[in-house]
Amino acid sequence: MNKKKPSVLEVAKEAGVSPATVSRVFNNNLKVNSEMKERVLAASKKIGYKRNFYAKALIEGKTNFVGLILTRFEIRHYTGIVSAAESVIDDAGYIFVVTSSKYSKQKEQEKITLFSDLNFAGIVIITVGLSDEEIVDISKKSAPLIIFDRKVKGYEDKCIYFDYCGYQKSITELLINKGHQDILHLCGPTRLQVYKEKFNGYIRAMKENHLSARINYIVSDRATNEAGYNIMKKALKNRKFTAVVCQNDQLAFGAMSAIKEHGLTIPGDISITGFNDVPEAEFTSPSLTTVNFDYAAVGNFIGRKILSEIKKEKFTDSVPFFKIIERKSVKTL
Amino acid sequence: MNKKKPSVLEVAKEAGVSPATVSRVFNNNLKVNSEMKERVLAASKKIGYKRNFYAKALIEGKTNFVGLILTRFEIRHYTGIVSAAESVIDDAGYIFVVTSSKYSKQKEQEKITLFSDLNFAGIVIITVGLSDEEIVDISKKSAPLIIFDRKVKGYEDKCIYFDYCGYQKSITELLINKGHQDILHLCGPTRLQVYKEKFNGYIRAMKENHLSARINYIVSDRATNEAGYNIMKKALKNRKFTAVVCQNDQLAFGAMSAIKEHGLTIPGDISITGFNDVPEAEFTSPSLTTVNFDYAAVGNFIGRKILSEIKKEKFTDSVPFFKIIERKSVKTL
DNA sequence: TTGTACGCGTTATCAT
DNA sequence: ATGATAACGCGTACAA
Repeated sequence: MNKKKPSVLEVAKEAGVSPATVSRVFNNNLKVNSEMKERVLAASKKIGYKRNFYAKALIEGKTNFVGLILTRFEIRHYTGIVSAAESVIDDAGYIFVVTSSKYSKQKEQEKITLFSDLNFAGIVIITVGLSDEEIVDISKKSAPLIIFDRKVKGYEDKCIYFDYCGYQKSITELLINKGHQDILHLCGPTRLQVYKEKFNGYIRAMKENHLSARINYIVSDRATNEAGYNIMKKALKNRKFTAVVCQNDQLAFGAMSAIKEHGLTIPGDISITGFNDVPEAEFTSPSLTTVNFDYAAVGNFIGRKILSEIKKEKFTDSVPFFKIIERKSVKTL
Repeated sequence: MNKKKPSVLEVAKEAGVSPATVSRVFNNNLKVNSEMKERVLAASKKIGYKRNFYAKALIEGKTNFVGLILTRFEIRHYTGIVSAAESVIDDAGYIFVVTSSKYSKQKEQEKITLFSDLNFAGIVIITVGLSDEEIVDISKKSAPLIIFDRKVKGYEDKCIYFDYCGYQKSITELLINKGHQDILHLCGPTRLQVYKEKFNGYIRAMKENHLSARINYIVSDRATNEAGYNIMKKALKNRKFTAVVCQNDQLAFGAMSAIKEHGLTIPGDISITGFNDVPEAEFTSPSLTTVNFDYAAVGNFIGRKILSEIKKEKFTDSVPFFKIIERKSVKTL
């Protein structure tokens, strides 16, 4: 049994043509007689020929890999996005692969460099470690690079970002319009742009409505269920708020648990809102009023954006809008 | 400005040695004088030389890619596993990349073939579409292949699987021991081995305790929050159970929502259990009694298993154990 | 339109 | 221990 994979030479011999012709056939090169094409295809099939990806990559200096570098695989609301992006990119004939940086600046850098050295056709990254300047700098020598969920100065047109400030402001205003004045804000780590923006949105909503926001926010280092629970536990010791605006659904879930444990009802005693609309948000008790992030639309957008970048086509679509989903966790005072 | 990347030839010229020597240096080949090594390293650094991955892959016929093929990125309890596996594999110097099949048998097949054609060092797949025979067959011509979360006949030693039957039986018995006799079982799609096994566990627990299981289970096509909600909605119309055993936490979340909406309390009127212990399970009201799946340990196990497979080393570790986490969702009758 | 021959950058082989 | 050279499999300029 001969283990060695057949190459163009074997196919050429089998089909009675030159290796160049075989190559042309597989490149959809038009300059090839249809009869010969048939012969080549038949011969390839017969001996089980497959193009060698690496020989091609070596000579062409490019590949059809598209890489996504996440922060962490565990981020609940990213998973649906990744899935949708994969569909678009797969369908376009590219090989889509995902990795993560685990919030390490060094790993972000290493993986961009790695994928670039591997001549990836395109890279999408969710980066929190690299500075704006570093990103601009790296992008100059890297494969086509798209930044997700962040606006980088001097690189805006390659960034996909959302008006988190505006959305967080809107949902805060929803609470204000329903009569709430003392509104607590549960923040994620504000060194990350996403959380910082949301924080700004909350502050603006409060200020514009002449409400005191100064001491009514708590910044946690991680935006998890657990953090929400722990923070709320403390906050309840000296409660002077009727509503809580959380920067994501997980914080809200944790906070809801603490509130109930404290013997308070939602939304009877305390109203609460989330952000992202993860699948669980509809099935908590009460169901959570939150900001819906259309995963499929966003993932699709990412896919089309990186593909247009690869093909150097214009891409002027504007980012999908989010919408507030009103459920049962907010009471009118 | 010269865009072209330097090759071994440039380095060789710069260092005044032969290309072969340069190659040897970068392969940690011992047969090279330390003084020359210094010269080569210095020259490489000076002109910014980097090994070409594809030239190497072409001649060696192998790479250090390790691929993971998921079903879907959205599966909540897999994300932590992926993360842990990535750490192990990254640290071992391999390039770890993740994709998904979206439950398509064809995609499962395509991606295994793709990764094999790309000479991946190893592949891990969570497969639900391919039959046992097909897997055995494919494995013969593929890169080293590990199957996760499934026991494949004739391929057992390359499979990582758990005693889901036993665990589901145990948690059902927990309910029985607390006095429950009418226990509803919410199933995922039983065409998948994981769900089928859990189903068997429930049945065995009931039978061994001489309880009727025959009509007390409902099979859903998807094991989501929504499915749990919808199923429970219907089941409550003609309630004759005091407890519900769910095959995963999402089903339980949805069911809990429906139960509360129906005006019933948990665990007062109905006790409920989940499976997987996703992060939210601790923060529902009441917190959910469930089976804990140690994500970090399992991911680590996967990583070490595929690495041992790649290196053709023996690997006899046994799979991590799960444990039942008793929280507040079960009442003693 | 088709074939010939060379080059991509590396490692392996065989001398030295 | 080091160097010269072939070989990996493909794409393409150039010749036919």
